[in-house]
Amino acid sequence: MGTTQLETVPEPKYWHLKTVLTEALDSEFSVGEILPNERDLAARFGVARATLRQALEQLELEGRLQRRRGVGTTVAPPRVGVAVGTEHHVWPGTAPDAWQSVDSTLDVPSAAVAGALETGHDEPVHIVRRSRMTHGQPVAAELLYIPQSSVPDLSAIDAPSGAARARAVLRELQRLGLEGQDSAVELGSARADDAKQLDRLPGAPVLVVTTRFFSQGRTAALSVATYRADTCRLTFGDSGGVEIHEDPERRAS
Amino acid sequence: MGTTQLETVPEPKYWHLKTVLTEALDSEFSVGEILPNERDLAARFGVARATLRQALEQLELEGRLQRRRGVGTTVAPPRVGVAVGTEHHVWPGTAPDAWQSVDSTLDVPSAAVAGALETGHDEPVHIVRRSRMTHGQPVAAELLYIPQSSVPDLSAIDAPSGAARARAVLRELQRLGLEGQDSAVELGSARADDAKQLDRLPGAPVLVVTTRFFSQGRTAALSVATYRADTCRLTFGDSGGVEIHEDPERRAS
DNA sequence: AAGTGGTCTAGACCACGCT
DNA sequence: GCGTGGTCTAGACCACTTG
Repeated sequence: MGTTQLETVPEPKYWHLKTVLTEALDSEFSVGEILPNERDLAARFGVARATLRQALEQLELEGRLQRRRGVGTTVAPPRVGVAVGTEHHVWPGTAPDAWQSVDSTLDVPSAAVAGALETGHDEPVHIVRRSRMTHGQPVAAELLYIPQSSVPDLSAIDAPSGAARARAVLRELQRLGLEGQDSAVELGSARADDAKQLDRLPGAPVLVVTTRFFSQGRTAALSVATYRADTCRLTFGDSGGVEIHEDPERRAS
Repeated sequence: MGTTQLETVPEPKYWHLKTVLTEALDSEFSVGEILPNERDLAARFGVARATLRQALEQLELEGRLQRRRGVGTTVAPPRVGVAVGTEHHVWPGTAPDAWQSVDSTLDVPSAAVAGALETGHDEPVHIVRRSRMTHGQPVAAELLYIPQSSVPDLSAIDAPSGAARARAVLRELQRLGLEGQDSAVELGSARADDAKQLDRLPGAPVLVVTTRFFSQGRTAALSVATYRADTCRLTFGDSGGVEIHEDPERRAS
């Protein structure tokens, strides 16, 4: 046993950097404060800028930092909890909720959406675009798909287009009896249009919440909502959700 | 106006690459197939490997690819839907579910967890580690925090340690009346221990599901479960969730 | 115009899984 | 040992915001 190999688990530099930065954020910085720029930080830690950026990227993914091109890197506030599922099901647009109708069109959806709605592949559906705000910041962009059969009484052109038309579609939808709903959450990256609506760059990580609304034994509406993953904590259930910010590597020693 | 500026929105190379690769994956590859290695791919597209990797990274984030060091890059199967919230609330470990108790200790939790449990900051709680499998693959690692007050009748050392002890704690917990529960989902990155349990590298993107279980007006248990974000779609609600894989830019042709 | 983060390059070496 | 993906470097230029 001459080679009593040191139990070296060579931690990647960016990983170690992330830990150091996290501790610094916890102790020496306050929310909204701006960090030194990336070139300075990299020099200070003696690493290449790309390596430093790898650490910053993860911290932004975890909601600890916020980076904006042309401006700088700031310490992010804790994630906001946004309710996406409640005990009692309601149609979209029912409550005076945080959603804001943006637009509405009548168009043929993608094959995937048509499948979920169980409509014909070439059958146009109402597509309502909505936007969700919290604390003055956009947190989600949604596309609501509503088959014409769900809103049969919608007068041909109740409103020509735009937000007024969107509200008209939702108003009609609410006349149906809602029998249930279910949701799914998965990780995605923002498409160009969603990114613009969320004030992020294309490809930014988002939480995609897909919700089916059931009525009369059918899927009467389908919502695909993309939430900013960096700033949002999605809450389901009875009350407001849990306020946990598990500090990594923080254990009882 | 000599400078009739082309309306150039110079799309980043990696973004365009991602689009091209997505289309190739949809049309020319099948699940499980191995892609050419990164150096070849980069050469084929005439970009640096770092740029190619940026595109692959996003595709992996979206669950389209699976990369394994020393092996290669393969086409990932569609994400599996895993139920994380049902209409009727149940204690963990009640159903013959997909969870598998791994271990159990009595330890002082982090300050954040202690706060959520409303226990004293130095008060030890039962910590049960569980693992969730689907189709033979690990999909989630969970830490369950249970204050001693929730399982007062747990005989001092019902089982010394390990999985048997974990099951004993859960058994005792189920004697309580469950009054409600709520959950929150947010994006995180895998800690070293979770990463190992999930067969991923540290820092891999995960969906962190934090669930509070209420009994007798208190939080009787707290679950922090980290799901592989690349392979999982979390479903809430009545039935199994929605099977939507919105193929970007894929329309009925 | 200056300064920021975002993209990209062309290398190098390392850790890991195979055979 | 060899091939894979993972990490890292030291530059360069671009896109964007702000004074």
